[in-house]
Amino acid sequence: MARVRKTVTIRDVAEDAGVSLQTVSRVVNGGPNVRPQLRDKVRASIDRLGYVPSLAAQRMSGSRSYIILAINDRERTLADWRARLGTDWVDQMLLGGILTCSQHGYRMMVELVDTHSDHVERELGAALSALQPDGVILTPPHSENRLITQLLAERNIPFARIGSNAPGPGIPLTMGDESAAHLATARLIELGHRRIAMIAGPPQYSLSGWRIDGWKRAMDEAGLPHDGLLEVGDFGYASGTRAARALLDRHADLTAIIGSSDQMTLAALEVARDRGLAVPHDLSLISFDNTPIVRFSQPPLTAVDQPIAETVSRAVEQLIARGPDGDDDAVIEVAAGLVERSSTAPPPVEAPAQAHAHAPSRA
Amino acid sequence: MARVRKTVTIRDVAEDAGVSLQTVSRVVNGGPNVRPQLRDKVRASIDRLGYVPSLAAQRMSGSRSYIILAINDRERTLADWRARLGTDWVDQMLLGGILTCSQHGYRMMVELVDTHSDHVERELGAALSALQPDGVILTPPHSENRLITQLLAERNIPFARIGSNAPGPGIPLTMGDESAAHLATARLIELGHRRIAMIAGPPQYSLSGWRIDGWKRAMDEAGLPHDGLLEVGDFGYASGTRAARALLDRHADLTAIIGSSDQMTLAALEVARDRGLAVPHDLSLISFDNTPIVRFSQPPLTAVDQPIAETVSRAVEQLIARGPDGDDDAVIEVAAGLVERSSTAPPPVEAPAQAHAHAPSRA
DNA sequence: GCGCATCTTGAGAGCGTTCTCAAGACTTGT
DNA sequence: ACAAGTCTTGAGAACGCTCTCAAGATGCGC
Repeated sequence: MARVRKTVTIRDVAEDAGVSLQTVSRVVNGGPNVRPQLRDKVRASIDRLGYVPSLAAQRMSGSRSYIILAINDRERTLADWRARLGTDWVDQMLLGGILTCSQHGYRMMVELVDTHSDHVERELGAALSALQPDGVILTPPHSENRLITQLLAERNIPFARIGSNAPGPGIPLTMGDESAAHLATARLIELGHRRIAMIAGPPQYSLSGWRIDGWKRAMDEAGLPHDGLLEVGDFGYASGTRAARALLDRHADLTAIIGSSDQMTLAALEVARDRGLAVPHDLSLISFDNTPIVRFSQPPLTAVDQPIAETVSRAVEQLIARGPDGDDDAVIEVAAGLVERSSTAPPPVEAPAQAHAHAPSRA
Repeated sequence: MARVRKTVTIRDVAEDAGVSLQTVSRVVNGGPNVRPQLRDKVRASIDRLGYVPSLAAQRMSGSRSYIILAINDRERTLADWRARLGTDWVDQMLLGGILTCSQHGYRMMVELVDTHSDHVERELGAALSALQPDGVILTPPHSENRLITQLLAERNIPFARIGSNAPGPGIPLTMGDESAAHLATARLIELGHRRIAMIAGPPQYSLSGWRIDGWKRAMDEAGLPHDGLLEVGDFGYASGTRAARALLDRHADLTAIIGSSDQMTLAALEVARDRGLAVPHDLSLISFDNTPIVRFSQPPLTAVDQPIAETVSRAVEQLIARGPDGDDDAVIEVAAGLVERSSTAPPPVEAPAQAHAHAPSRA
């Protein structure tokens, strides 16, 4: 029944157009030296037959595979996914990447790799051998994993490091974490807040430090102290609960918290609710990431929007444009923006006065 | 500087183990007739050299490409993604698929295809030619797109249709929409609700009809009327707002709404809030999909959990297991579950009494 | 108008794997 | 112990494409 339709190959096109395989190949790849007349004829044959080159054959013969491989942290991704929290990094990478890849005739694949596994090399190595991608995009925390970057450098595969500005092989891209944190803090200060705490991410992530830096800088610039206003979490919900509790226990005069992830900030929101603190009336909250889950919370969270998709898109372009290795020095920075929703407002009226004139009175 | 490490090929392994290429190939693919002793020797060489077969070469030679292609609706996916609502279908497909694929040595790729485009054939055809996948997974509404299913059948590529139970080529898989809707409705009836409305999805999706069927069946079984209690949306937020308003305008005695998507139900939640209706005290809400965004709304939504990941996983297994074509008759049904959160409760005390004894009095 | 450089086209090899087919080693039955 | 099978191994072609290199066609300077 089901007639097996033979695949259209370059040979079919060559015959149809009455030229050699090589000429068709040149036309397909935009080769430089083909007479316009012949080019058009070949193009017509290609269209008529619906010829599309086989990715596998292209890879076999030429040097390119037309595949960009995106690497994500398996542990975090699967945890978020199983908990039905969404896997925003994967979303953003995949979709940001797919669109840019397809513009250049490339394809994107996603690979999940364990950070803590001793098999990183084997696991990633297998993917590289099987796929032989033309470029690899690393996300935190892999971006700064020596084993991984070395492996890629050794195999001479161009790669991008997102969320890393360290020198070394690979194209470094960052998302303006320092200035984003500074922006968020400055905005709160502008609203009148003086006691602004931060729940930071784990120190293995460079961006955790950058965000702390930005927050401190804004506080310093405004002449505000930040001692004791820092708690560290692991980006997850539970750690956010712990951190928010510790912060609110310690500082009754706190009027704002910046959380270094949506989950942690959402946890802070719940802690506030439990303690009868209205957000944003009594406590302002700013989150990092701006994943889907902060849009429908009550109130919706003001958040720093991580331009992951755009960053990945830039990474793809760099990987495709640069050959085996270009000048790997300049850090590419894509700016993050602040999306204001309803979790931020001026602090309660007595609060600023308190901080200046009186002793704190709230228990 | 960067020494280009030559890729380990099957030839290197053959030399190392002192056997022919063919023998290595047999060992790699679990071929049947190799002496255990030789097999071990070859395995040792493979491990030592870290050999992994090239996907491209495998495809070139053999009949398989070890690629499963998942097709999603571009329009909806990109709209949800740009609106930062999350792309749960892609998430679930990708991750559910990746895990199952990797267990069988396969890889999954995602392709976005326009439903309404006249170029469906060209677009999909190009992807098929380039990738030559061993199997394709179709999601609604593509699952029931004739052009697409015909194209796949013609090319003799095994494919799965998720959310379709129609006869014809391709493996049909459904997620128990009828029984899920019945379950949700029955649960509300059990809580004491008698006026239960439904906001359905667009009729192009078969599953929209199935969900209506389940709702009606439950209502019928309880002897409850359902006339005028149905509104149709397009799964999007705005359509949910419209539908919820219409429903609430029309029926002052309504105590529960089932929304056929998270976005529409979230919209209903907002409409209720605007009208001073407390959820779940005055109005109970049950959603379909259970994507991340319904977990942190206030209150969190009770939702029918669509087992997309599991369904995709089953689809992958079927595609890999069955050869070119198996018996395409039996519909595979993966059951959906109801996740109870805080948007469901018994109706207000006077409401059931009203419905029976008095005329509705609420404006 | 002739020799040289450049542009245009094609022929053939090679990429890494699996397929088909054939040859040798080993069983088994009588 | 010998024929007839089965098991094990290998040799060579093939997959669809791009690479390298060579040959023919065309343009340029004097």
